[in-house]
This record gives sequence, structure tokens and C-alpha cells, in this order.
Amino acid sequence: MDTCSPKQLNTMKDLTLRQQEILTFIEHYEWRNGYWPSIREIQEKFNFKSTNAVMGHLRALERKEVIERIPGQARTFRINRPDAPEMNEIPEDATEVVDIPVMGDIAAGYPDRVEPAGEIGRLQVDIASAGYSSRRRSFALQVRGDSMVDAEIYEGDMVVIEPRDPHDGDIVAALIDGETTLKRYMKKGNEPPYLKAENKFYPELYPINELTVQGVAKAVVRSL
Amino acid sequence: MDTCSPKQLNTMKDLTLRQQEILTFIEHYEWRNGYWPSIREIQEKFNFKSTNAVMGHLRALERKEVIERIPGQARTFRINRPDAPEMNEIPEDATEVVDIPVMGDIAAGYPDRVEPAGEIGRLQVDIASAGYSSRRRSFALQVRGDSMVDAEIYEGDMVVIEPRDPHDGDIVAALIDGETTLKRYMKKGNEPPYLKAENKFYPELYPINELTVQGVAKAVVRSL
DNA sequence: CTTGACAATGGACACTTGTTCACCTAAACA
DNA sequence: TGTTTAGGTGAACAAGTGTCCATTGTCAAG
Repeated sequence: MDTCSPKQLNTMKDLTLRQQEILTFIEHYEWRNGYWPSIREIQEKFNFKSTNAVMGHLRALERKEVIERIPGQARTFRINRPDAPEMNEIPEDATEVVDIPVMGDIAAGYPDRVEPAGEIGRLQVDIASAGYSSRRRSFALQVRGDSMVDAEIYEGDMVVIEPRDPHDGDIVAALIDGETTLKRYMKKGNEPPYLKAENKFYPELYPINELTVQGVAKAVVRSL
Repeated sequence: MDTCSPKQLNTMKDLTLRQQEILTFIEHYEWRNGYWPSIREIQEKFNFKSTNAVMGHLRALERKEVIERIPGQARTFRINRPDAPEMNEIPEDATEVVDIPVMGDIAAGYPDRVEPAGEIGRLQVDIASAGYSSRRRSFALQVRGDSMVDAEIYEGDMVVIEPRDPHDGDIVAALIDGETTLKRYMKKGNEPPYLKAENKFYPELYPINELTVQGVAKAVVRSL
């Protein structure tokens, strides 16, 4: 633990491959399930024959201050993410911000299979303005195409989707022809609902059934 | 200014006062700590003499489908939000999103730990102790004016600012005339840097000094 | 009065889960 | 060559924790 080459510090990123895998699994598990994994669940995931294999890694992660734990208590983790560097004064009209990891791959239907693709980057979103209500299981989609330009949503933007039933006028993520696209959900009175592209050059209407809508767009995020 | 409070979102009508209290505590606890409470922690909070008092309420909440639990497993809850039915299917190209619940009105600073004392506090939550505590020095600004329309940033958008040193071409939050505004930071070669509005009708250049730049815009968020 | 929902007590039991001790292997140093 | 570090096995223990039993009391509705 000495080493002491001047620049060498435990800067959070000198994790072993194995340690990184463990960490990723823990974070991912929590996202999928809403609660943290137990030691033995981690053990099982990595086919360890002993819980102590997990313990070793957790101790390492704790030593490197990547995670925090409450000794003796079940399924209690805390992930330490790096802080932004300190700088100038914070404006008074600033609002608090959410940290959103953008993960590279996700399983088709998020059940089990999530291999450590790791995160592509992190987005930070002001939560109050994003209007989240669902704590987890929201996800982001990257916009392809120009079908929503009239709503000022452009190619490459990230759209935060919250799974829930749409109301008239909502922008929704809809599964059409096996692909997820953004459309505006329209439902007037007792008429059957339909989906509509927000581009005057795409005056298409789409039929809709129960399973088409995957969620409602809550916010647009454009990374700069 | 909507405070992103957890309990307001599920206005459970058929819940007893006591059940509502329990539910609120569970949500609040998870909020503060990043993991769920154990039965006995709930018991202690309400000064029950028996864990079975808690069990009764939890069973009731389950029966009313307000919460879900995994039998026999510790600290595993799932809150059924009224407006969020079970997700249909997650698109394959979805990216993962984790959000942190954030209380609204702590904009002016980063308050120290505010314990809800005996009460089920509704006002302020210690973000720092939340599981995801992260780059909490970042902040968001709401855009006023049209000085950045050419960068497709419109009035009302939220811009996420990360406090750090700018590079050429970055969009920055700058303190000009006592007000924080968005400008593009320009620095070519050895010439002194300057700030520039992204609107062809505002061809202004602003002098810059060390303290002007408060941070770099990382993302634009538009609430839908 | 009876019934049923709601609220709570007290104690006991068994599974879940974190933790630890002893011991092993392989690679990296120095 | 010994020493350290990362990674792992195996078994066992104790605390954390969910669960269930039997009982008591209140209160509103039928």
C-alpha cells in the first residue's frame, strides 16, 4: 500500500478488470431490480464457489473508495462516483442535477443477461425539469431520423422515456415494425388513438395497439 | 417550481393514514440511504414493540398492490407507482438511465444533512448521503433569451453546467454584468479568449477574465 | 350483538446474509 | 529466491432479517 510514486494515486479508475465487472454488475442489478444484490447473488452470477471470493473484491472496492458498505447489513451498498472539480461560485438560480449513466449495451428485455459493456458516458439531467416520477427503469433513446424535427427534436438527441400509459398529445416511444421510434400520441374523444410523426413532410398516421407504446418521452437531452 | 416529492406522486386514496405513513417512510428511507429499510428499522421508526405490526401493514400494502416484495429476501421492496404500469418491453437500442430523486428547493446551496427528526420530513433531503451522490457540484440553468438559438438552445431549456475550465468552442455559463448567461467560448492559438453569442443578430463579443466562466455546458435538457 | 377491518403485542423460529478463518494458486516483483 | 498482491476454495458461525403463531383491543357497519 505504499508504492508512493508521486503521481500514483488511487484515482478510482485503477480497478482490476474483475473488480470493474463486479462493480458493473452491482450497479446494473440495482437498476434492474430496484434493490441491491446480496453477496451470494454476486457469487452466483460469477460462478464463484465461495462467498469469500466476492468478499475479497468488495473489500478491494471499498479500499479504493469506489463503494461504501454498512457492515453487517444486508443489501446495502453505496456507489461513490467521482466529484466534479471544485471551481467558481455557484449561481443562485441553479438547480440540483441528476447523474445519469449512459450504458452501452442493454439486454433485449433487461432480465438477466447484462454483460459488462460499461457505460459510454454520463449525462447529467436536471431532474425537476425533466419531470421524472418513476424512480428507475426509465431509459434513454437516441433519436435517429428527422421525424420529430417539428417538435425540435433532432437526430442524435437523447430522449428520456418513462414507461407509462400515454395521454393525448404526449410524445411516445412506439414499437413500429420491430423498431422503436418517436411519435406523437393522438387520442381525441372516443375515436381510436393513433400515432403521428412530427414532420410536415411525413404526414403518416400509424395504427396503434395495446403493445405499441413503450413509454412517454419526458425530456430531451442533447449532449454538447 | 415543483418539488420532486415521492409521496405526492402516488395519491393513494384507499390507504389508511398509518399505511400511508409507513409507505412514505419506506420511500423516504430509500431516498436518503439508497437502499431499502429492514422490517425492524421500520418497527423502530414507529416505536412498534413487535415486528409483526410492520408485517401487518406491509401485507396490507401488498394486498392493495401499492408495494411488491420478494418473500424471504432482505431489504427488497418495489413501489408500484400508480401512473407507471409494467413496462412492455425495453427496446434493444435503449440506453440505461438511473435517476436520483432530488428535492426541488435547495437551489441556493447544498445544505447539510437535514434529518427529518421525528417527523416524516417532506422538505429537504440530504443529497450527499444518497446512494448516487455524485457530481453534485454540477448545476442546471434555465435559458432566458434567444442568444443561443443558432446552437439550437431555446428559451426555457435547461442547460447542465459542469464547473471546469473551458476549451475552445465550448458553450459556457459566464457571469456578465452580474448575470449568468450562456456564451460560446472562443480561444484561437495565442490570442486572448473571448465570448460570443450564438445568434447572428447578436454579433457581440465579450471580454473575458479569469472569473467570468462558471462552467461548461454539458447538455441541454428540454422538458416535454 | 356480531362481524370484520384495523392496529398492535410478544415470542419464537428458520432462512438469509455478512463475516471470518485456514488454505490454495498464479503472476509480479525485487 | 522469497515476498507481495490479486484471485479463489471450503466450511462454519453469528447476526440480520423475514415470517408465523396466538392474543388483545378498538371501532364502525350490519
